[in-house]
Amino acid sequence: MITPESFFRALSDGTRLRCLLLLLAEDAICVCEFVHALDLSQPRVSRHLGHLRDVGIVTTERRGQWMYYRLNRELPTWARDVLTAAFQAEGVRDLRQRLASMPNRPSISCN
Amino acid sequence: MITPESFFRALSDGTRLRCLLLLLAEDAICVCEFVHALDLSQPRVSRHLGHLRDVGIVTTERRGQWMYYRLNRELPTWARDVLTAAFQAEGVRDLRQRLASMPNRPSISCN
DNA sequence: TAATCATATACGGATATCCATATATAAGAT
DNA sequence: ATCTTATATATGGATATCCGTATATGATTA
Repeated sequence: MITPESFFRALSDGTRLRCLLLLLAEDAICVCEFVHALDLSQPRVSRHLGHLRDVGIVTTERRGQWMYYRLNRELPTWARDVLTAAFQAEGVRDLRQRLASMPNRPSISCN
Repeated sequence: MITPESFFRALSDGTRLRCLLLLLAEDAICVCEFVHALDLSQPRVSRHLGHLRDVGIVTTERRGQWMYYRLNRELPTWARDVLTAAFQAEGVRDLRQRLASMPNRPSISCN
């Protein structure tokens, strides 16, 4: 179960926080997209995403060679509200822009 | 300035989180009241409250020998919203009850 | 001034966190 | 099977965090 303490601990790292703010804007994102948008090393992104999955904040879905991450649909309301509130504080627009500007961005079919 | 990252880092500790949830319900609380409500050692509470003050989340006001802590009135909206959302998750009622049940509770005149 | 109550800080040690680098796994593609 | 791309994990070291205990500061009272 996800508690306020474990949830805030997960948000206390800049890398994880930015991943989540991206996921609030985009439905599903794969690791290489995070790497491009955040301009960080692949192991670093992967490790932090794995942490978010272990805590139960995100879920994963493999699509071929790509691993897609999305916000856990069963995230409690209060947790989603916390993210939405944090979203109001940040200039995430440039983040989203860098995600959109990725060349050869893999596409996920939505179903 | 207070950023989402520094804010969430401050909330990532159980002691600090519970202090803040108490402050969301009660206007101003002094250290010995926190100690009673949380049943923790005085240095531990004081250290965490000091941290919250350093980050700018709470402000202090000395009243005689008592040091009162309150939420920073200038806390940005998004931060207050985060706390309010977290408040929805927790059974803070027992916390508040333990605060109310403190014997010889010092009183602060509100002005 | 001395004694007391409330609060803050200093110190050391245990543990946790984070990173870069290297390597392992897993799924295509040739 | 081999090669390439995508992702995950292991290792070791640097740094941060947290705690209990002891002590310092500050206000109040006797």
